[in-house]
Amino acid sequence: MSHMGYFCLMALDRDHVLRSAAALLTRRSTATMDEVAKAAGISRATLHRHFAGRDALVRALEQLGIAECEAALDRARPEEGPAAEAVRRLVREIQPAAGLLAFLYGENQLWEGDRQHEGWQRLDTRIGALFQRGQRDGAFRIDLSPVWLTEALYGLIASCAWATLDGRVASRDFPTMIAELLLGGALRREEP
Amino acid sequence: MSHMGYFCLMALDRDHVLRSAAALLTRRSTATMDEVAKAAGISRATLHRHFAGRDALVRALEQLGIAECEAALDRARPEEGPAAEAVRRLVREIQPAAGLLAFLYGENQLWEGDRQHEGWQRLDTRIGALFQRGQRDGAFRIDLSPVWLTEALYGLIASCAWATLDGRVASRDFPTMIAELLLGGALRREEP
DNA sequence: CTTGTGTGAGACATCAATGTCTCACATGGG
DNA sequence: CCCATGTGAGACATTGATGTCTCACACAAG
Repeated sequence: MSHMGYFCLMALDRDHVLRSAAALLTRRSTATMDEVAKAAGISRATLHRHFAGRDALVRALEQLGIAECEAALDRARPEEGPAAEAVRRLVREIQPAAGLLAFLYGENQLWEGDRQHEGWQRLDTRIGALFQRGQRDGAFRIDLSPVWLTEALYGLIASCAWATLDGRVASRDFPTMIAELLLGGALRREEP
Repeated sequence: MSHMGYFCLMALDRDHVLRSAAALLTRRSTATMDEVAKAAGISRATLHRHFAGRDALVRALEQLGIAECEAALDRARPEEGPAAEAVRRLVREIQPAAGLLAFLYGENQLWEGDRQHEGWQRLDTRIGALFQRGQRDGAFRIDLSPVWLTEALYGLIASCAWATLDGRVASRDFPTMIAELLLGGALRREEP
């Protein structure tokens, strides 16, 4: 195998392993490195050649989660059109990453350290800016802070991802359930 | 020490240990039995005399969380008055248990087993019934299922509990942030 | 004072997950 | 064919948490 081919295959494998691990850890966040390897169809030795250890694997998953969120945010074009529509687009684009997000959300290990990945702050800022824009435009109420709305969005994504895994919520309803609750709430609107 | 006095003190200690453990595990869900014991001001040996092991401790915390939730639900009188007001009362009454709830919510170990504590289903049923009543009364919209609203309530409670621990949300805003978002959503209401 | 009882401290074995290593094997390129 | 490289399987030591045990001590009741 040529030198160039080596790196290409490693990169492909790495991504495949990462996504398999994400899928497994979403369901069982305490899965063993053995199980992760088995789920990816490789041996534990090879898994270790990709990721130095469990911590490195989780960090890589964190990186992947951040990247997918930022990509979803890019695709959602949060600066364009009505803020409410932008939120709906964001929820729709972020759905494929919801499972991974839910896993990372529950991995307290990532947050308890005094030093957390800067990517999360970048995301918080961008999502917070979207809610802030909605408030400036008069579309969103101002008694719920953008920080809390951002936090609530994460929480609802994680909740819905878990509920979907357990079959309590249909996968196709994911975007509607989250966006409609977050935007409109449970109260019925008065007919105009 | 008399026979009767023995049991009384044990019961008191047990409750104190349980609440210390809840407070610690809310912040660091991976805390050691050593740390739990230290946080309660007792030795690891004594901790083991109260709870046979970590699993037993977590189960006891689960029991406590369920009990506190049911007590909060009782105090909230979910059958009385407008459903929206009942939800506000429920959120207010459940706030003291929010940290414990957030810990249990993230303890996937409790959910992955095929056999989970029946208390959760009791709670789901009661809270779901509250949302269902709101729908029947025409106060709540019907395109968000009671199951999802219940799930979302849990998620928002956990999110807000963690955000409060990190100082991103003020503790005094807890009931408002959750209830207002869950009921009214982020969209600004049209002035009547 | 004597006794019973709960506790703290620590030693100890156990156990599971992890990290590291070796070696044989398959495969693809030369 | 021959070689290099990545892989799988497994052995092995290590580590950290856990469960168990013993023993001395404090303390309250008699």
